[in-house]
Amino acid sequence: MTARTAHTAQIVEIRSRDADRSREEILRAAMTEFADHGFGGARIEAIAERAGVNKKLIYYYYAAKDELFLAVLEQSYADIRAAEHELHLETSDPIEAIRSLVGFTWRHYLAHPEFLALLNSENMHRAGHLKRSARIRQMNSPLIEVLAGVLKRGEESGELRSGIDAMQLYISIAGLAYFYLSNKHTLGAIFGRDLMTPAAREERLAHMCDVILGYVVARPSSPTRRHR
Amino acid sequence: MTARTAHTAQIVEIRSRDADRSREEILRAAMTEFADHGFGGARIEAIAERAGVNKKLIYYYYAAKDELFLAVLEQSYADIRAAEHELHLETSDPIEAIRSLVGFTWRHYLAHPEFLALLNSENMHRAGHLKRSARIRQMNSPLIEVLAGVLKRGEESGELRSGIDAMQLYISIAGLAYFYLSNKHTLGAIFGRDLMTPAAREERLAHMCDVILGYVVARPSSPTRRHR
DNA sequence: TCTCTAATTCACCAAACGGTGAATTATTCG
DNA sequence: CGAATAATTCACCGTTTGGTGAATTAGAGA
Repeated sequence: MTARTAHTAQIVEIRSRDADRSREEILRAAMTEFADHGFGGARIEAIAERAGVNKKLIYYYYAAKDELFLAVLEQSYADIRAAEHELHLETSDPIEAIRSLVGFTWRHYLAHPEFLALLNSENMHRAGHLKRSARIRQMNSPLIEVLAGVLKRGEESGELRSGIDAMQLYISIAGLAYFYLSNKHTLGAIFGRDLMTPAAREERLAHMCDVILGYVVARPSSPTRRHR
Repeated sequence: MTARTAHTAQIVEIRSRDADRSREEILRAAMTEFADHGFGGARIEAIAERAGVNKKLIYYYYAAKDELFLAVLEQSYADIRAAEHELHLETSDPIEAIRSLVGFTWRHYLAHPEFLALLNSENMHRAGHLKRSARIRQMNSPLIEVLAGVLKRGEESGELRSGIDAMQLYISIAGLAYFYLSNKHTLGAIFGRDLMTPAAREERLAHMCDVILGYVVARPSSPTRRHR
């Protein structure tokens, strides 16, 4: 009964010992579980099962639920920062740079719904985990500075509106994608349609580009300055 | 000890019986608790304490935790729909109408953070409660139709860009406000500043107006049609 | 004043949950 | 091979949680 002798064809495949792999699988399982149920709703037992690992092993690698959540959050931030790093906004012309930032944001959120869910959960807890993480705080997106550079170049060439705040713009781009994706279930129910069909997704991305470009691209009538 | 005789100056003020008041206070307490901790994190016991009511009384009025949450959600939607109804977008000119919609959305979300939190929680559960609520679904914002009317008028007068989808625009306006407010803790920690100071709030609202108006207001160069 | 009933409280439960001490086994290294 | 250690499992616990059956009490109507 203790499955010590595997003479019965059981699924309890003798787990080969591999600390790195275990850590990784725990982290991946935790990411899914936390994303699906939030911090409070996530069950350590469920994470263990998902990872194919004994519950106690989680406490062997991570001191407590909070620390595990923090590890997941750090991983998610590291992922998006790494992806952002692949964007080379400096090289292309300002308008194209911003368009590609919008596209990138959309695709990244689309491909990583866990990230959105984790952020929701973390904000419900007033960013308690994030604030304790020096690692995440110092990851502080260099993207903002690059974006500020793009805006400056565009402003000087007259292509872009002047006086745009990089942080505000970054938040707006993220918000346009985030809200649609994070709230797709309630929005879908209220508007009575599936917002995630390929057609609907394309439409949303096109709309987002229109909105952002409509904002950043300079008006022909006032090439360099805006009246307040 | 059972506090039947109130000869000790205890706080257990003899609760006068009032069904309506009890229902209401339970609902209000539940709204706060659900908003603070999400559906899973909310504690029935905590709701009872907040409402100054015995736990069992909650089950006397609401069959289960799910039903209580649904009641809270319905109330929140009813509130925002009622507030939307006060907006009279038909009367003012199209550009002013949209500007006031942006301002309204911002202020409503600012004044009702519970609404944002409830939506987050509901979306984590794939809108399971909302889908079961005929009441909410049929509240389906007439605002969208009014907004579509505004867009049409503006398009005909040449003031607004043509081809704007009302639903997309509505989602975008909501998203610009929602993301900023719902994620203020993580964003604040990452950017290392308080996003909720009066100055920061004003700046955000101004930015949102710029973004939305930059999008909807027609370009002088192409008054009626946009090349794709 | 006396019922009768709606409103409210009390005491309690079974299940679930995060967490732990101690035992056990696979692997590495001499 | 044999010990030492790192990786993993086992059995268990105290607390919390949503939920309930039965008793109690305040107030309305006769």
